[in-house]
Amino acid sequence: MKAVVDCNSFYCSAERVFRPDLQHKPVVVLSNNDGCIISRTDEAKELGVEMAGPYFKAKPVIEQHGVATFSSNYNLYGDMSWRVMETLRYIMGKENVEVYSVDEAFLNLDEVAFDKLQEVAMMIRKTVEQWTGVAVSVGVAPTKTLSKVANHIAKKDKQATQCVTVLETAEKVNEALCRTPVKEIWGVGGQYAEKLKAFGIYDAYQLSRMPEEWGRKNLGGVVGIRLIKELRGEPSIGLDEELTEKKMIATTRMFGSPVSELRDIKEAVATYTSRAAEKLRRQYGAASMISVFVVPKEERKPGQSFRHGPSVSSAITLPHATCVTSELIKPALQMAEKAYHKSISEHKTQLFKKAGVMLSGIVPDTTLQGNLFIPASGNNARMLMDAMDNINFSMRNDILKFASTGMERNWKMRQELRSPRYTSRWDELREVK
DNA sequence: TCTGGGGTCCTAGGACCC
DNA sequence: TCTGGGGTCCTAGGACCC
Repeated sequence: MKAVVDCNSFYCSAERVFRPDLQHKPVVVLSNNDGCIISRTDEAKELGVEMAGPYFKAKPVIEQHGVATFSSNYNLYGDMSWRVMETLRYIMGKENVEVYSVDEAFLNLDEVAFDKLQEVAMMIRKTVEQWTGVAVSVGVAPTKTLSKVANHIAKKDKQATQCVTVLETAEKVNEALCRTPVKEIWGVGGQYAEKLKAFGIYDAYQLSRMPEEWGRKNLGGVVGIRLIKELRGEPSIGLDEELTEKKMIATTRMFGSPVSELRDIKEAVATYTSRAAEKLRRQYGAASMISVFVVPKEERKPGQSFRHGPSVSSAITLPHATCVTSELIKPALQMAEKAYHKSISEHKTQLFKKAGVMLSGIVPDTTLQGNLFIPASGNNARMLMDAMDNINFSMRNDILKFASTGMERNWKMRQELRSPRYTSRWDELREVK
């Protein structure tokens, strides 16, 4: 059996841990740039605050009801996430835990006796809550996909389920599938849901009865086959416990307000490249491909609904993989210039709302072992990067930075409502009077 | 008139996830 | 006026190889 443990309104819960006064009060957390709502508590939901909706639309309701509102504070959430995952690893043994996302983990429960599943799941829920202050929901079932279904049910009716749902028999599974619309299935998004509707398939049970070959044809090949098998209770997606290195590292941001100058775009791209390179070094990797994109701001015709504009990108493959910021910034700036001009000629607007950098072709960083075939100066650059990372980590982010990342930073994002980084900065600790 | 079979690698794009 | 950021996997098609 498998379980999925999912934090309830994770970002909001993390904020509440340090603001006990907000317990049982409505709370929301905003995306970068304070653009839209990415986490909300049940109380905020009841007020009609839309998940993933734009902040400005919800603002009247938020102000009227005094909803506590935070800009996202990823230092805090990252640290709280680590505490939750460590707790799970302590309970289950780390070989039985797969960290799936910042607020979610899969567990292998094969060692747990059939008649103890409910009890163990409840114990996990209570322990995490007690040790970290974060409330979680637990779904248990024979496969990952079904455990997600179970989790959904647990979350939907917290009173009745106590945030724990176990689907250990075929009857319970089928009953749960009948109650689950296809759109709620893990692996079915908007496109597939539309397609399924056209076939007259509305709930998960119907989908589980379709032939695998049909799944291959209509739901993305082997992905579709796996999905149907998983719904039938045949495990087809394994538990992936080791921390795997990322294959792509991206840093992308909306600008605080639209930008038109190439100089500003280049500053932003240099900054994102530094950030991406830091992430790359943290996993001891080196990248051989770099791609830069810009997103032009587009006129919106009245009545047209919001959509993410088309992006224009340029990519380059480097002669050898590197994690040295300066070696990445140079080609990144060339790509930025290329994308900028390409976008202007294609879209006839010179106003941009977003840019981003993606590093890929990631391999282990060989300079760490002192590579004979790289001139010694290459290793010096690597050591300089280490020194820089250490200083930036222990002092303050960006106390050391490359000149090309700019001083004025006209393009910087808005972030007005961020809470203190309670758990990762000495000067921002919670004070008790 | 008739022109093999089986690979690999790369890229672009589509779908999904949280 | 104002709508995030960072990932994954898969497929198809083209270039190229023997």
